[in-house]
Amino acid sequence: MSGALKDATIRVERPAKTLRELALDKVREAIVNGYFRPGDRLVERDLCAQLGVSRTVVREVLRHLESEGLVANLPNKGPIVAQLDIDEAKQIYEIRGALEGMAARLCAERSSPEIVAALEESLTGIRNSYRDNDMTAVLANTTSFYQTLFTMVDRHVAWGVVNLLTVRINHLRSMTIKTERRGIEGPAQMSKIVDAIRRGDGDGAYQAAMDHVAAACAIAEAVLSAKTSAE
Amino acid sequence: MSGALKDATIRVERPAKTLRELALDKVREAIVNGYFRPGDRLVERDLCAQLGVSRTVVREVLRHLESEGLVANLPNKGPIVAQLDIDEAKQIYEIRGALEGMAARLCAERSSPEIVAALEESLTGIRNSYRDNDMTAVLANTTSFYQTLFTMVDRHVAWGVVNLLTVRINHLRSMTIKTERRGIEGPAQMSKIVDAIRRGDGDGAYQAAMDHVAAACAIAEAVLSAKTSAE
DNA sequence: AACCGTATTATGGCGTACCAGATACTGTAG
DNA sequence: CTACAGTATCTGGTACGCCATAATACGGTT
Repeated sequence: MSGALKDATIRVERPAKTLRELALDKVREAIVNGYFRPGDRLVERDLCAQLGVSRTVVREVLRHLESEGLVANLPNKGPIVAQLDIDEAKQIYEIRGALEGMAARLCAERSSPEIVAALEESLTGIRNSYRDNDMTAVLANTTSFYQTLFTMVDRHVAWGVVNLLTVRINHLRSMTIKTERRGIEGPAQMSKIVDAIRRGDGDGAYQAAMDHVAAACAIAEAVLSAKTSAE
Repeated sequence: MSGALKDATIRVERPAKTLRELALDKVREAIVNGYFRPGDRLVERDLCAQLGVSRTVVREVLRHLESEGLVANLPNKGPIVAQLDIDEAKQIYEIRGALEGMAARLCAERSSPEIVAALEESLTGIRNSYRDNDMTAVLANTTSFYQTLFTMVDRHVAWGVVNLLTVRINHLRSMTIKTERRGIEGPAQMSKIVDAIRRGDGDGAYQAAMDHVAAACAIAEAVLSAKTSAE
């Protein structure tokens, strides 16, 4: 059975993650889930101590997050967690609308049962998570819904862009999904996307996707302005 | 005249660029204009010598370029200049289409004479550069045309995304604009965008912008497949 | 001459120590 | 109570060293 087995099948899944990749994930996660708050200073040497790695690694991580837009660098003062202003958030939602609409249209034009099935699986996942009040799972399933939308039509680059932008508004997302009625309206809107895809209606899918992020954006705006006025 | 002059007016334009920002620009430019070719290895210690900076800086630069997609990192082998495959290029053009179409629509909906004037200025710049056969200027003016499109409606985030993606296909751009007839058709298509904006035709502007990048994409595809088959 | 194991080299990954310059803080003298 | 000087803090940047791994060269064995 010399060449019978493809290498890939037996290839041991090697971690191979470098220390800085681990550190990168840690810090990014710490930012998106609020351990570091917007405006917090990220002192290099403190991070070294907290992460248990050297300044070399920390600096590379900070640079990386900077180019992701999660960290801002004040000249001669150093890195802080990026502040999200409301205008920027709206722009990000707008871009997501354009790209997710595009992906939805492409899915509709292909309209394979496979795509529909995958989307519906994520959708029921979302509904169940809402029922169980598991907001982390809601976010994860929502992400996977959109990931399916993009990757099923091989739009990995666009998915990368959306992902990149999404981390910047992650805490907004976690606030919007907790909003009253979002547990019903959100899935309903996404269901419209799937319906349009099922019947091969490109324009409908596009519009439905746009509507969904527009609704999310509106909620986010309300939440954000309420929060800033309260402070 | 103590406080008569606003600080901003006399404030000396300080470079304030850190060494690594300078190095970043240098290396990025070296990649986009072909000094480093796709697939070339970027040996850290060599770059130190060529740039005259320390390894720390070089590494931070490489990380940054990696997250921009200009550099790829092979495990246990190190960074190389990212290869651009044709599918990825098409995806990038597609995204640009979606976003530039969006911006064009927004411009049309606002439709201020100011916007039209600024766009037309870039457009004549492009025509003149084509006439003078100055391809570098063509690229610069094209960039400024689209920059206007985005920044006039305050879509800085989207412009950032487009810019980020554009550097990855920069050498494709410089090939497409040199194509026969592109000197006439390109500006003609862009002129249609401006026309639609002038008459406040959102859909028309969207469509015209999409058409323009679709044309560029088609040329790029032809050029790229011709090049790969020749090798 | 073909083959196989080993030494060397090249290179990235990571850590430490150090210095210069900007900024924020603080305590003291007037 | 204010102004100023001194100090602590922190980033930006440099230099150097160590280790792990991959590739290559080399040298001996069959």
